[in-house]
Amino acid sequence: MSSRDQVPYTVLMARWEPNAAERLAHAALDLFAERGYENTTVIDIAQRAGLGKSTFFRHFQDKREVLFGGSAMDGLLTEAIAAAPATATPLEAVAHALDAAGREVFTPARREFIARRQAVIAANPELQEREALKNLALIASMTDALKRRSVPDLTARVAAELGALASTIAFERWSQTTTGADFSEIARQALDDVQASTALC
Amino acid sequence: MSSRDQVPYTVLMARWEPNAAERLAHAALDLFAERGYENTTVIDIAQRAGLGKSTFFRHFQDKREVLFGGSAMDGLLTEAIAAAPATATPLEAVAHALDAAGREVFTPARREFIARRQAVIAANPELQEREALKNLALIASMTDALKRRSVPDLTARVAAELGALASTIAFERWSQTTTGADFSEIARQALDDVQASTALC
DNA sequence: ACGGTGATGAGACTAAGTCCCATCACTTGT
DNA sequence: ACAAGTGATGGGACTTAGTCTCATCACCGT
Repeated sequence: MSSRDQVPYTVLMARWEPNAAERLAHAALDLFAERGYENTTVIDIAQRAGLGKSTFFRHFQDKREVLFGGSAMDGLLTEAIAAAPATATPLEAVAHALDAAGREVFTPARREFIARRQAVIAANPELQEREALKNLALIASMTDALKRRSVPDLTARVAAELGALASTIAFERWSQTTTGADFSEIARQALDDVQASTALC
Repeated sequence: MSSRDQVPYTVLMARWEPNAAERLAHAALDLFAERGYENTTVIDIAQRAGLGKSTFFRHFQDKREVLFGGSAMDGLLTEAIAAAPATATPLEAVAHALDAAGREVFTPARREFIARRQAVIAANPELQEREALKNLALIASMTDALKRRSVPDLTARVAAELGALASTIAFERWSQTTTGADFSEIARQALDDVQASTALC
């Protein structure tokens, strides 16, 4: 047994292990669910992940971001819209994007985790603000992606907005199902529902 | 001249004057425009208004809220939707609400002030988050107001969302005009444009 | 064994936001 | 006129978010 085995931090078995960001995100979600977002300190999160406060802020811009860092939804949606067949209408391209989201992000395996995350967000206005802004950014990205398909500005904006609404509705339905229902199918249905509703306005 | 004329704070001519909240809001907008939101301290704002930090937080929940406190848009929109003729379609009721906003809030006299405020918001993500959440709340309120008119849930939601989009677009157009164009008219046009675009999706 | 690189920790620092308590101006009742 | 009450305010102590700098540690190649 060399003397290195007794170096303090190595014994803790946390520093220097990989996936610091992921560990921090999990610790944060656990703590937020246990005691609430406001009763959880950044230092609490870092300690549970076996890290220090400095490291937390090296991985995340701020305390809210720890719940939003992972997804990379943006590129996924814009690429799916770009990859939609040239003959597709704007809303069909958006449907293509929601399909991709169902395949890559809103998978059955992640459903419970994502629902837990959403419950935490729903309980805290600060987190809802961050989510609202992220959603605006997604809509802007989808709008741009549609414009690159030569969709007129206003039409692109409306299609992106309706897509976002359909996505929100689909998410609500999906996160409540106990059956392992497929997000993509639910989203397609939601988009159809939304489109039908526009006619009744 | 009595000794009271020499009491320190009274000489400053700011404490105890009315409209503390309004004074704070104006001081804040001025400072944000001058040096930027992040380079302005709550203490700076309070000092320019001739008040203390405690008083600032007595009037506003937090630093962001000082830019969003006044409007009371919520009641205005919901009441206008409720007051729309019973024969009006959902989108017509929403148009009624945008009309009210043009009459009571987005008046020609306030155009410059509001545009200045919007420029400050556009320059800062923190403020955009707050604005995004306020917008979500407005959409929720309009949705509820429409439901109270016996509009089906989903239709209400879509109509509110389209109304919010039209409002955003109208606001963009209105705040750029140099002519004293009427917000209500611009909003009606924007709503027509949006509605026409839904058909092209 | 040596030095370089990248991730980390510790601590000082600023500002947001909360809380408590004393102070002040104004009002009311006597 | 005066005393007590009321409501708005100021000040300062306190906690936490977030920034920044510097030293330390593990790992990798030489």
